[in-house]
Amino acid sequence: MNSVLENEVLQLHAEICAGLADPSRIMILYSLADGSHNVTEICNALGMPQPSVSRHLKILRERRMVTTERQGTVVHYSLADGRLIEALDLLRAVLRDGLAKRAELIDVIS
Amino acid sequence: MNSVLENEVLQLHAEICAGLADPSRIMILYSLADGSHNVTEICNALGMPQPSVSRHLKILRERRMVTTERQGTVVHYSLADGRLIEALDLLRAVLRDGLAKRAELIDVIS
DNA sequence: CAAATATATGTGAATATTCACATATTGATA
DNA sequence: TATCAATATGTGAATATTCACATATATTTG
Repeated sequence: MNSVLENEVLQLHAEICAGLADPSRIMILYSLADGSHNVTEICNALGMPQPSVSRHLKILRERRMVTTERQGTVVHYSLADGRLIEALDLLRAVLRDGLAKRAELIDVIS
Repeated sequence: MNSVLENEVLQLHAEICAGLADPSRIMILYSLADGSHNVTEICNALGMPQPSVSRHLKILRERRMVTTERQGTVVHYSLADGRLIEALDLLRAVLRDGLAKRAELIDVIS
């Protein structure tokens, strides 16, 4: 049913999705939604230890979900593609509506 | 910077994303994009062993990304929300464009 | 070159995920 | 009830992920 090539794309696709599969990384991506920030800024914004942020950034970098630009000792990170946030917002909407629907059900029952 | 509530939503959000973080589950979701299918149909379509499919379906069910309807011994699975496919397609587009951009760079270099 | 700042990585422990195999459960039917 | 087809789950091995801590690297400046 599926060609080898399609499977490869799906594999990469899953790799992107795996990049999204951690709350810290989602926070980092959203923190870059309004423009580029360096590592220290991200740490401060999210209250996360620097090595932890660097490691998550590495994962996002490897998946080409963020890009970097060095200026002296500072490394500025940016979103590689705004559609990453679009996709996350879609999933947020799915989640929100799902929760709302469940809340309604609870209302009806009780 | 973030309220406890917002963090909870992000946590759940990450849980949805974790539901997407496996090639088999992405394949299953796409196989449901054109309407509901039962477990055996999914197994045949994807060439995956039944226990494996059932387990992935359980993960998708727990995250409310699919819904079920039982008819006799057969359980029909459906996408809980079409926007899951929209989000996946967005990520596919990001991936495709990223690969294309890299291919261009290679062309320029060589 | 030495010191300071910003960022990245080595490493091991803890935890989570996936898979295969066997088996259990569910519902229809004889 | 016995049986069958469809689906779900128990279990352990293999693998992957995350985190904290220490440390390394890179760049600027004195």
